[in-house]
Amino acid sequence: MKEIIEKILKEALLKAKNSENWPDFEIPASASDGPASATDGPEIVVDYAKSEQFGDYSSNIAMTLAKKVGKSPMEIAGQIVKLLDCYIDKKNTCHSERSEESLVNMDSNINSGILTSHSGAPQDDSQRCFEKIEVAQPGYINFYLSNKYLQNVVGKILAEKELFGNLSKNKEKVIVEYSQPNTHKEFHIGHLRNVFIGNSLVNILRKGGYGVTSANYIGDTGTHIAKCLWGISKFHSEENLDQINNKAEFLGKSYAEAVKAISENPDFENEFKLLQKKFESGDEVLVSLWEKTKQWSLDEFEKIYEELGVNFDVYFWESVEELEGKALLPELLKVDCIQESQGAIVANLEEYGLGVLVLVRKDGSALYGLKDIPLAIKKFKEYDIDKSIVVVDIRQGLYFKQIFKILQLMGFDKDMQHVGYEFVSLKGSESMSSRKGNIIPARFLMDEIIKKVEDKFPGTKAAKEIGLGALKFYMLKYSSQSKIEFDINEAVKLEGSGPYVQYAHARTCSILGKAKENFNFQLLNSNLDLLIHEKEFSLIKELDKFPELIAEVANTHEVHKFPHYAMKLADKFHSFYDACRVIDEGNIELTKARLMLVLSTRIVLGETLRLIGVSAPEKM
RNA sequence: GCGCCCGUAGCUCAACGGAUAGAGUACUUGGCUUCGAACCAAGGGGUUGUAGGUUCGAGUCCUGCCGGGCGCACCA
Repeated sequence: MKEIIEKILKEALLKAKNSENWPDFEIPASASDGPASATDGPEIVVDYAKSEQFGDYSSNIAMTLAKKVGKSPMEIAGQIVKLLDCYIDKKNTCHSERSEESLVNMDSNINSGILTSHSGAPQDDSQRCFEKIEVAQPGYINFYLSNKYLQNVVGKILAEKELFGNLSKNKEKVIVEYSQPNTHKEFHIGHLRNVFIGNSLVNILRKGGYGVTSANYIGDTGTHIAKCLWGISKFHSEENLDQINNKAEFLGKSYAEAVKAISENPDFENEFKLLQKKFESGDEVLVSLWEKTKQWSLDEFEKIYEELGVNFDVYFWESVEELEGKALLPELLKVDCIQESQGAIVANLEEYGLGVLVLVRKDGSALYGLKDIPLAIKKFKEYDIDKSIVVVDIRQGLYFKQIFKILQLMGFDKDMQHVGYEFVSLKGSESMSSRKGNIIPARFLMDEIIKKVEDKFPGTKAAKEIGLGALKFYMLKYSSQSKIEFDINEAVKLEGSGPYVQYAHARTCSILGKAKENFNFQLLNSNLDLLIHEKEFSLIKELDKFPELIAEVANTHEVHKFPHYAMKLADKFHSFYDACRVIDEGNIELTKARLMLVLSTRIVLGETLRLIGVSAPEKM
């Protein structure tokens, strides 16, 4: 709708320029014309009205043009509005004809939401979708959607079902890399934020028409592994490793133990270095310990992913990229900025204000950057993508700028983006770090929150869905530049967040189930014109915003807008529910129309939750 | 030292340069004989850290200051 309004405003401006003897000026581009062009001129911007008294959409175009046109904003707005008359739905015209368009067939299986549109999407009169278009001080143009348009939204959702909000395909192909856990370290709540954001982004981009490959990049090599192995052989050599209960936790503890010991005692440091050499030269005992423990980590990751409902199309391995990076080294050294310095190989990016990045240590071992370069190239070559997105903590912002710059200097100038987000810290404590061992393991938190749900609502069968839903919601509602000071009591709270939305969804299911029991809705039509209650319109308006939200977030990657939207939508539904009795045996026609609205709410609510990975149980 | 981010209701957070700065939570009050009260309705609560600037218009952009966080050569 925003796009439509932008378009008709643009048309109106063109007309006005010609007919109202405005001075010559450049017609501004509309925001939907794509990313802001080089011309810095004013854009045609349409936004949701701030409050219902200002209609549904509004534009400030008249105010931005006031100077250029040399007239007052109010005057300009008035002239524009005059030209928009053809978009106003004149009531009492062809009413009976149009009401048929909103008739929808309801399938016998109401719960599966199988509905088909009777007469196809109404197109002819659809441009008359405003009840009125008004000018308001100091120069706003306010658009009020017509009842007919809004009622048709319900029909549209029922016709498209879960596909409602899908954007057209044929867009870019993109790889989204996220999670990137290190083996031999514990998967903690900081990692969860990454998984939630990455998974949501994948879902949303897919819904937005992109061809998305989800990728994970496992840190299965590096100093941290040797440290963990040293820790095990130093402090736990007597234990029977196979009998350890929580193997992932054991590895994490051994790692933190080792880091601490090595930093405090130079003898240990030497011991560790000896072990590291032994390990790297292929010592059988150590290598087999490594393989065994690596598998422990991977098993744990898989369990967590499964529980969280995320999966990856492809896995990349740091150990593999390391080899490829080393093979690439001669090529890299041809690039101007890459040179030897103090015995190490570095990329000197000072002239771009990006400092220096060490690629290879002076002992010849590879650092992260040397691995990320071949990985980036591989993604484009082997997966035929147009864009590469990596979801990583914002602290690596400079690092990724450096990597992207190096690639560009190599002549590899592609669309690569780092989606950053602030880190998670513990309330009243320093930032979480596996090295320091001051972490909350993801596993612990997930179990804890599920327990909490079971305590609070004994007998619920959806404790897991509700608990994990609350957790995902809690982490996703923060914008990416907001730090999360993790407070387990806050995360575990069930009020006013994930469960609130899930509850709204469960209510829709409950009503639809009841309706199915008590009525026979087979092959019944319903007349959506009957939806005229203020709360109904309010709910429909919210439903109508869903496709625009998809488009927006697919562009901006601001995933946190989904939890906020979900809250708002659930709020509108609860409010409608309270004010409007749905099942009324004395008024079958209205009941049917409202059931349509409930069903369309269920569809959109379900889709919204699905996109952020929150399950939508039918009963709670 | 250089660079990036943040400072909004008691608390946790929203808000393309737009209208009276909004939600949740907490607090106060009212609402279950009716489709699920894990809910709804109403109320109080703000000099958007601070001082200037830009303009029709600033929480948002620019500058200074105060406060907090992060990153800057061998971690990832």
